Formats: sequence, structure tokens, C-alpha cells
Amino acid sequence: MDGKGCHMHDQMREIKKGPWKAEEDQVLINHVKKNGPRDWSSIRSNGLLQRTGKSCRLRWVNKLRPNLKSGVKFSAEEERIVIELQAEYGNKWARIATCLPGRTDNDVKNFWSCRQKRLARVLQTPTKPSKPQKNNRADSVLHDVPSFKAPKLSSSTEEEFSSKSQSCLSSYIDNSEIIKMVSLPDLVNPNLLNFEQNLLRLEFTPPGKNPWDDSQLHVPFTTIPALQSVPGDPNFLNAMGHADASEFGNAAHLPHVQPYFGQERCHQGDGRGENDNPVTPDSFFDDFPTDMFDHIEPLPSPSEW
DNA sequence: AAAACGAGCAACCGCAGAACA
DNA sequence: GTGTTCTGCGGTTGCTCGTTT
Repeated sequence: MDGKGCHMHDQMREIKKGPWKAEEDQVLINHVKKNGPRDWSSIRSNGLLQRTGKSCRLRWVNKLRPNLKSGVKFSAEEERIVIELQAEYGNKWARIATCLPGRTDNDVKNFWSCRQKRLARVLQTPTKPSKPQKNNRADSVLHDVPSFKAPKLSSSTEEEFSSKSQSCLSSYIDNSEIIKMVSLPDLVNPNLLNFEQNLLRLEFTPPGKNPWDDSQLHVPFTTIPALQSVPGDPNFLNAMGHADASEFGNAAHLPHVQPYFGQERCHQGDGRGENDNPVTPDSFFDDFPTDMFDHIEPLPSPSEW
């Protein structure tokens, strides 16, 4: 083989990465027209493209496949479906995507990732009332949720307790744990979409005030059994209705909701301010008998759901 | 006007299981 | 039965673009 041949051979062996060009897309489309969506590796071995079979398949599935809803934001209905199915199947994005015509697993995955970030922001980032961001994308998404009325707070009130709620809720509850907790299949219903609203509520409810007791609230909390009453309330477990211990196999997460309420306890006129009794993961659980959680099994990984 | 920042998206990587030789 | 290749999936990264400072 002469040098030129070797050079060309090396060129063909070189694997191209990065954004796809229109010409490459066309080659890929032609391949699928001829052979169907398979034999991805032959695209490179036949010298059609310098992309790996994996890359070709991914491009087809995510961008070139017919009937994709490219560039179309998830509708409220699609969001609801994703939330429900994620609760049911865990991070089985391909499985979830099969229930969403025109959506790919990558779409669902990205959507969920963005949603998690939004929730994390809601929980962990103190809002800055002095400088409200106009047209904040995250806010707009949250406010797009039907029937949600964001709690209106004076800037001083919001400033006062946003950091407190963080210390008691956000600072150590992993967001994903919260999502899992409330996304238990037992708790899932179409109104679960309102959970984001609930999170907002948790963040913005003033200390000493029952976050669920507010006539201004438009969210039907009765739709989320676990949130119908607060832990510590003698009726809390009753509010679980028929849910006995066995049915609440994932109840290991129930205590996780309590840091907030633990914080509430800080303000129940025992003379101890939050500075005197900061609720930390340790201090919070110190309030319970040490064997209290012995019978609780760890939450199975999503793959086991 | 430009830099900084953040959200969303596209693509890559590693792994696991299936299919095949 | 075993090794190799292919396919599919989930996690992660990096780029682009819009917004804010």
C-alpha cells in the first residue's frame, strides 16, 4: 500500500466526534432508508461516516428519527407523566420515554435533570427579594404549574426564615431523597405535580406556622396522604389511612420530612431560639430513641423498584 | 458593550446484556 | 462454553445561547 493509501486508510480509521453536520445526517438517513435502524457499525466499516456505530445510533434515536418533538418544551401533561413514571420505575428513562410519543430517553433525562436543579434551587438557594429577577426561567417554570399561587411574603419575612428553613430542611436533606420520599408509588397521583409547590411552601412558611394550614393555599394537599398532617401531630400516622408498616415499606424516608418540623419545635415557646438549638442532622435524630429506626429498611435503589 | 452566569441541550463514556461466531 | 461484537441504557460533560450584572 502506498503512502497515500495509508493516509486515506488512517483517515477512515479516525473517529469523528462532536456536533453532526447536515451532510452526515443525510448519510445516516440514507443508511436507515436502505437498511433500517440497525447495522450501525457498518456505517463506519463501509466508509460512509467516520462516526462510531454508537454515535450513529444515538444521532438517529435522538435527533433524526421521525416524529420527534425536537425543540418543543415538555407540556404539563408530559411533566405529569414523567413524574409519575419516574416514581414508578426510577431512572429508567428509556422505559419512561416509551410512554411519551416523540420524546427520547435523553429528552426525559435532561428534563428530569433540569427539574432536579430547579428543585434544588428552590430548597437551597435563598431568594433575594431585594433583587427580584425578572423573567427568571426557573420561576417561570414553577409558576407554569397549574393552580399554583406562590406564597406572597414581605421581603423581611422571607429574608428572616429562608435561611432557617434551609438549615432545618435543605441543609441536609438530599433533594433526591425528598423526591423519592414523596414519589413513592403509594403517594403518586396526578396532582403530584404540585409537589414542587409543596417544596416552595416548606421553604417559605414562617417558623411556628403550620405550613399546611393556610387558607390561601390552592394546592389540594389531601391528594398527598403523607403530607396531610405533620409528623409530631398525633394524627400523623392516622393520616396515612390504611398504610400500615408493611404497606409503607419505604417509610424509611418519613423521618426525613421532620427536620423542618423539628425546626418548628424550636419556636414553640420553650425559650430556645433557633440559634440556641440549631437543628442539625445529628441534633434532629438525637431527639428520637436510638432504636427507633432499627426496623426501617433502607430504600431500595431505583433499579430495584 | 462586554463579561459573568446559568439553563438547556447534544453528545460522549462506561457498563451491561444480547447476539453471534 | 467462550470470546467478541453489537446494541441499549444511564450518567456525565461540555457547548451554546439567553439573561443578568
